[in-house]
Amino acid sequence: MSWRKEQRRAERGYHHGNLKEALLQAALGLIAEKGAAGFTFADAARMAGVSAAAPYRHFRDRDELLSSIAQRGFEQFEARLTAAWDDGRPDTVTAFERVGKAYLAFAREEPAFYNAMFESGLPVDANPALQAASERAFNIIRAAAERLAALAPPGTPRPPAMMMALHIWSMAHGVASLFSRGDAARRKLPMSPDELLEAEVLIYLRGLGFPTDRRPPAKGAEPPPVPPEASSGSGVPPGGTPGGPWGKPK
Amino acid sequence: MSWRKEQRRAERGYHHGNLKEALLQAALGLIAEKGAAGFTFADAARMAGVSAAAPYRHFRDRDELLSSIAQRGFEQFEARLTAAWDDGRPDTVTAFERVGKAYLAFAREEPAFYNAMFESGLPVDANPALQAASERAFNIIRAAAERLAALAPPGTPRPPAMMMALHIWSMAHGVASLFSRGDAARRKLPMSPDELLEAEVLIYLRGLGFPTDRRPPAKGAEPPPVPPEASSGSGVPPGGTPGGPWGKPK
DNA sequence: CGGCTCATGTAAAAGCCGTTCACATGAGCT
DNA sequence: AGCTCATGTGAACGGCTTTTACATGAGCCG
Repeated sequence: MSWRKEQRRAERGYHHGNLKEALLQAALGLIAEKGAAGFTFADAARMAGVSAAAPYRHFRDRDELLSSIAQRGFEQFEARLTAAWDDGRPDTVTAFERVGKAYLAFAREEPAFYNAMFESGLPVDANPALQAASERAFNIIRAAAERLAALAPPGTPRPPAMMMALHIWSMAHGVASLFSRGDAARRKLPMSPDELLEAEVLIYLRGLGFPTDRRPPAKGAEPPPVPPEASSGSGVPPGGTPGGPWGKPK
Repeated sequence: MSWRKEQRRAERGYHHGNLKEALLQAALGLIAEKGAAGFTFADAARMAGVSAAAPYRHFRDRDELLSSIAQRGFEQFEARLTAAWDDGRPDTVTAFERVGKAYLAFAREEPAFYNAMFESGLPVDANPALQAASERAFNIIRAAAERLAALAPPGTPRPPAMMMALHIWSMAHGVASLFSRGDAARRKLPMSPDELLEAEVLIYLRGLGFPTDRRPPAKGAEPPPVPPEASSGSGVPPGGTPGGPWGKPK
């Protein structure tokens, strides 16, 4: 018995030295493997080479460990969205789409974080710190939407930025949840989740009256000139782009 | 001891008579209360008044009970979507939106089913029956999208119906997951989830070139109340903005 | 250096769950 | 009546979470 345990002890002594971080890392791995539901406090302890009771010196209970991971996830999420947004460079629409892709990329590349953040059933609003972190991440989308809303072509009503942000968020989250992760990702789709979301956002923006057929914009000036076209009030914005946002001949 | 137990026995005899159904109902209640993660096989058994081992006569394990519930959920879901679609009456766009609302209504009114179906972490594609049920439900959306796609105004490219269906699904699922259930529903929104989704779908459809301003044009002609104000930053000028799909006078 | 203290880790135990197994019961058929 | 098989019981195993009393040793103070 405890041949391993003795060895571990020999390696690191009675005190671990960095147990909290070790537990977070272990948990992250376990969640990635088996989902937040399957993740076990005891397993994390074992993986860190300590007894099952040790984690309680660093986390009130299993849920607090999960919350810590979710929070860390929101922080990284925010960082990635911020980087993707890049303050709207080179132009607002391009940057906006990059944010959408970053959303999906995060869901795909950090399944453990995403799981803890959105699929673990944590009471988000029970933990103020967690809620704040979540809000900071959302604020990136919100800020981007605000910039986009300000670009509304003259003549078209300017959409409420908050609503736009919520719409975009729901699209990204919907695509990520349904098609971009784990089992559900196996559904046979006519296109990749990235393409699906990109088309969805483009169509949506077009519905708001934004010109979405931007091609390599000449460096420099921000707003692509809006064609001074008179759109018939209730009518359809004259869709440029023959083939639509989807007809990608690859 | 087991004063209760003896009583139960007296009431129903050694054999329960309808345990399977009783377990399903009990589980449904428990999931609604505490989520699929918190739901316990033992609890369901207790609630049905039988020993902890009894459920194993009817379900291979806890997961199979969960799957049964998810499957039943997909069936009811399909039924509700079918009813909402009503074969496209009175007109395709109206019926289409009704489907969206039915999606949200289901998520709201049947949290236990929705939880089991979409948030329980069940390996959907591991269970063929479950997957089939899920597909049948999705096919309602797909069929509706097909009808809608066929209506594409002449001159505009006809969008792939499958893509539209996936888009709509992701919107509905995104809104339901993020804003229409449990804790997350507490986020202070500028509008209800229903309105949010309706606006989202309408804008999307407009982006595809569909005329979306069908609406009894009678009644109070004008006042476009600035949609529930939320943006603090680049505020919307309180002036004009004749309402788009969002400025609902209602 | 010697000793104190307190954060950190351990072992043991209680209580809950899921799951299995041998056994009990009784409903329905012959 | 007797048989049989589906259905329910109780006990038991192992695992998980969480608490409690105790052990260890790192850092500080004189």
